Amino acid sequence: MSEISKAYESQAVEARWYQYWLDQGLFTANPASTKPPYSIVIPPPNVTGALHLGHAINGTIQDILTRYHRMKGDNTLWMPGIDHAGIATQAVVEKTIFEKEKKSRHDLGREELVRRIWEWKEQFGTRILSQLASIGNSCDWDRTRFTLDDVCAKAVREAFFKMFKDGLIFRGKRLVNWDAQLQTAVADDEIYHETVKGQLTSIKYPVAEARDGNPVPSSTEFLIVATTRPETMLGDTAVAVHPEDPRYTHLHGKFVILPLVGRKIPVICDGLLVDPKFGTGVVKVTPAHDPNDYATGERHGLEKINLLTPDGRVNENGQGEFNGTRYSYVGLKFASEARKRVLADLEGLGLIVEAKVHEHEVGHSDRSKTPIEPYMSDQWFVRMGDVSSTAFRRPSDAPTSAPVRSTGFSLPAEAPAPASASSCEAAPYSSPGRKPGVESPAPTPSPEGATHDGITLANGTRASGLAQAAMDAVIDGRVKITPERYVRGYLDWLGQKRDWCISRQLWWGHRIPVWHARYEIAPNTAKWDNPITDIDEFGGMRDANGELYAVAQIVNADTGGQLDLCDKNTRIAIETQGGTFDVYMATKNPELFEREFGQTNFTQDPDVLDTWFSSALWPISTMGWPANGTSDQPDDQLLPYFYPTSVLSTARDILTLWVARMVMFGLYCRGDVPFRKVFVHAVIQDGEGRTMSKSKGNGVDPVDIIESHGADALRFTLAQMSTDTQDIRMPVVKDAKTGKNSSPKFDIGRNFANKIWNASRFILSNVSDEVMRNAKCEVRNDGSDAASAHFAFRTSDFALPLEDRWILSRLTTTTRVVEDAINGFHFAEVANALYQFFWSDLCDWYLEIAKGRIKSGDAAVQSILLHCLETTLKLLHPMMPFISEAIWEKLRGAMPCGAGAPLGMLALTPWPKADASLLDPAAESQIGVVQQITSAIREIQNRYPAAKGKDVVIKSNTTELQQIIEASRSIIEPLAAAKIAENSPTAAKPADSATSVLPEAEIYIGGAVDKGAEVVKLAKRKEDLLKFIAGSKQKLSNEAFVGKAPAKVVDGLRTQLATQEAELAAIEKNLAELGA
RNA sequence: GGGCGAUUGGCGCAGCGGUAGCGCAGCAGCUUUACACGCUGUGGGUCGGGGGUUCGAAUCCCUCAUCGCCCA
Repeated sequence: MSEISKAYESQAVEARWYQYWLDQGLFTANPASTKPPYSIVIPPPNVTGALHLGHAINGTIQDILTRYHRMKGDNTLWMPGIDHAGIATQAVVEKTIFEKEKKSRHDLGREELVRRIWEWKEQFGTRILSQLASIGNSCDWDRTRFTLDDVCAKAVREAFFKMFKDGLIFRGKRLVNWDAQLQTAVADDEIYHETVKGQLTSIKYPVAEARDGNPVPSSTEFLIVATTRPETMLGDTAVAVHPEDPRYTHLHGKFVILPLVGRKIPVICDGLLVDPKFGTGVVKVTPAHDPNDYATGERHGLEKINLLTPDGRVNENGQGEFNGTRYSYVGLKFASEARKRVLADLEGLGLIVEAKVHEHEVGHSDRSKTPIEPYMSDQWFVRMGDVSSTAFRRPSDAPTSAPVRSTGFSLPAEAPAPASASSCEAAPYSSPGRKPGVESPAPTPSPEGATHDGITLANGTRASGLAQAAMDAVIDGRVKITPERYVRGYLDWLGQKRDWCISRQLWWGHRIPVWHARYEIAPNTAKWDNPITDIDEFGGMRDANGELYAVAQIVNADTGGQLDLCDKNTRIAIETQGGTFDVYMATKNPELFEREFGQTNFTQDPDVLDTWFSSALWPISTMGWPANGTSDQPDDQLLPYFYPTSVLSTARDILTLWVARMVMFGLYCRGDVPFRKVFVHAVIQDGEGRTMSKSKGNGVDPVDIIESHGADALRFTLAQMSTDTQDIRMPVVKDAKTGKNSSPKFDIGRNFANKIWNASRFILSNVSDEVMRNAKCEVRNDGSDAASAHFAFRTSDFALPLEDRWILSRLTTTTRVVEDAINGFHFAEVANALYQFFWSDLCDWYLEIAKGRIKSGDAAVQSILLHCLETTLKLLHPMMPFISEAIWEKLRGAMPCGAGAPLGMLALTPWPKADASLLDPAAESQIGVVQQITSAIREIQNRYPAAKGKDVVIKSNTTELQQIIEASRSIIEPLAAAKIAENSPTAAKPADSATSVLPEAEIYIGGAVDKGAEVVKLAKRKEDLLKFIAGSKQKLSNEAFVGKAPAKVVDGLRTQLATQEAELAAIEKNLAELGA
């Protein structure tokens, strides 16, 4: 075995073995298998940039699980892929283009920008995938998916259509987070908060007085409001006071006149918005520009006046007349120019009471780094909340089913005007506060008389709504989240059932599959140029196979607030009564739709879907949904075989945004949860507890670590850091040579790999051909060629000496611990158990003990070594696949294996079973004595160089101990490099002895002592013992303790006290002999 | 503002009711032919502060502080 290099060289090993695994098709899943399935879908990394340690730790975890289960005999699928990450990627590419070419996206145009982003995707996607591979991940690369792939796009359209048809997608005017720079709505998670030093301005709003029948500003009475955003006052539609605030009771039901604008706005009472103890107790209410105010507006039916243009300027609503003067802010930049002018004008009117410096949190867009504006705009939403029976009628999917009696279409003209002051809001149908009179009549009762409350999941079961369905799956344990503490956040978030804004004003992503047209219909129009003209009884259009492929929702543009699925009766009603209508057609077959209606005035919605929409479908779309396992195509077999997946491993920050949505979509689209378990791994921070980020420059690139330390070192270190806490810290240092960030933590993994390499080298070079030949081979019965080595050792072959029984016992325990820890997601425990066993037990003790027998060619010890190595390599493989496979190759090369069945690669070899018959507590305790005595002798030798090589005298206090030491004399003597001259309870202390006092023995080495040092050492131990003894005595004299503590504890303490007292006596005797 | 988590030797972590463990770093000594990415030995903490429960608390409860994350 001399050809094995002295140090482990990771790079050559990694390149070679990864290619080998690929060539052997190791990672390829087989959905036709009869073996148990085990599947994981990767959380697809963003195509935005390079991989970071978060990907590395998550990859390590998923690969440990996948490789472990592969060895357990499961048929594993680890589905890889990448995410198009809509806004993130578009922003990065736009920025790059602007820096290089000084061109905006509008200069390039939609088509060209998208082309450029695809170029970016090709470049970075390839890089990310190769980085994932370099970690050693055993993904099924042939199935690699990208969230914009055709299969994913098909799933997106299908899911969108299904939800649209079921009334779970609607259009609404809502407050969204608006990025005025990128001119798009952004999600909550794309916002970061920054403390900004601003100004809190107190403004006087005059109370309205009626004079000559007209409201005019009072010159004496004012309400004072404080705001950090004075410019938003232009959109105020109320001021609020606390209902129980005595200062303002007299103003209940009164009005104030809004300065600059002149609008008469009500004084409302709201106990939720107003804290009477804060400031003046009066709050301005701007429903269109603040989320809290929006909610207040909803409660009170206030008008919502939007002041913003999409590019962040004041629109035509930002003007008015006050005290006979006209004020206009139209066209000014909202938060800067308009604010200045508003303040100046108010100052001019003497309406500013005070202005003081005020620090507050301002949301910023993570993509453009500019402040977010709450903005009222038309967006598409997914309805998360419970669905009531009055929502609207659902068209039937089954063309042959009995017709549902139509309930007709409520024309706005028939409906009384909304009671509230709300004007411009298109309320989503069936919102809890839906105005009376505009609802569809109650639906037709089902045959059983039940209502149509709720939604139907794909397996036919009912749920009250999407969010509730996803909550139930966790509550009843169909999805188990580990660590359990994360369940609460998941449920709390879903419990809010906030509608999900899914439209993004971007160009990169899945285009929303909705076509829109506006129609002005004169009453009694017979025929109009519109698809819904063709709508059938059931509210949709069908293709040649009779399958529903397009459905309409209609908004009455004259009144707003009207939205309904369209069917034949709706159409007839529209044609009869006339009006202005916005028709929205959703289709799952855009080609057919274009063919049928391309000549009409329909245009596709320009927006794209939120990235999370396609991410939510990831577990099913990658497995071919909506294909259903009905064709003979391999990819179509994935869903029935591998779904639900076994585990999803992820970081906690996307538990809600992504995990919850996958559960919803999995249930709704496929009828089952997407995964049985969710493991939330810890997040790596730097040494100061800060999250790693590019901007902070504190990140560590996993690829750098792989190059410098090896992939196995990276994996081992990350696994060892994966404790149950939510954050783990990794001190970051700059590598002196490369200038790149690294961490000393990775040395642990690198050193361990080197240790494994060298110990294996030693073992392999010392096992004889004969022992190798005795190794058995097992061929797996699944037909694969993965024959497995099996150690030659058989208990009956040899009478095993103590150390052999001991190491086998330790190995058995380790096997158990590793298996349990993997199943419980305790990866740090896996790493530590293997580290402890391999380095300490096997290398430091067993190999050293066994060296004599090894050199003498003892067959038993060679068998044991072989067995330990073979088993350990298997246990190590999921965590450190490269080095274990590389050593395995040497091992199997050396083992001819009888009949010549070829030995397979380690990655497919059966996982070892813990053999309980090998557990040997007696051997463990005896080796414990050996270790204690050996260390004590070495300690003396280290303290007194003169003691080296000199004989040892052991005074053992019990005959039992004496016998154990005597039995293991041949072990201790070589380990300590000293001869035990005497071992007995009556051994006399040699002259000038250096002494080590153990609880049950004294060890002497004569003629070596430094009296001064000896006294110091013994005195220190004496001091400790006195403390312990005093403590023990006190406890034992405490009646409450003796009476209440378990007998086991009390007896234990008594025994301990006796031992301590004996040791103390021995120490005092020795001190006396030293003249101290 | 609400929720979650962390606070144990210089650093990174384990322990989670019966008198503190591991790894790294430090120190001392080793060219002992598997490994200096090594071997042997060793010093170092009373477990963030305060209060409580208990015979007994790092471990349970309350509270304060600091740090971090998530949600508003």
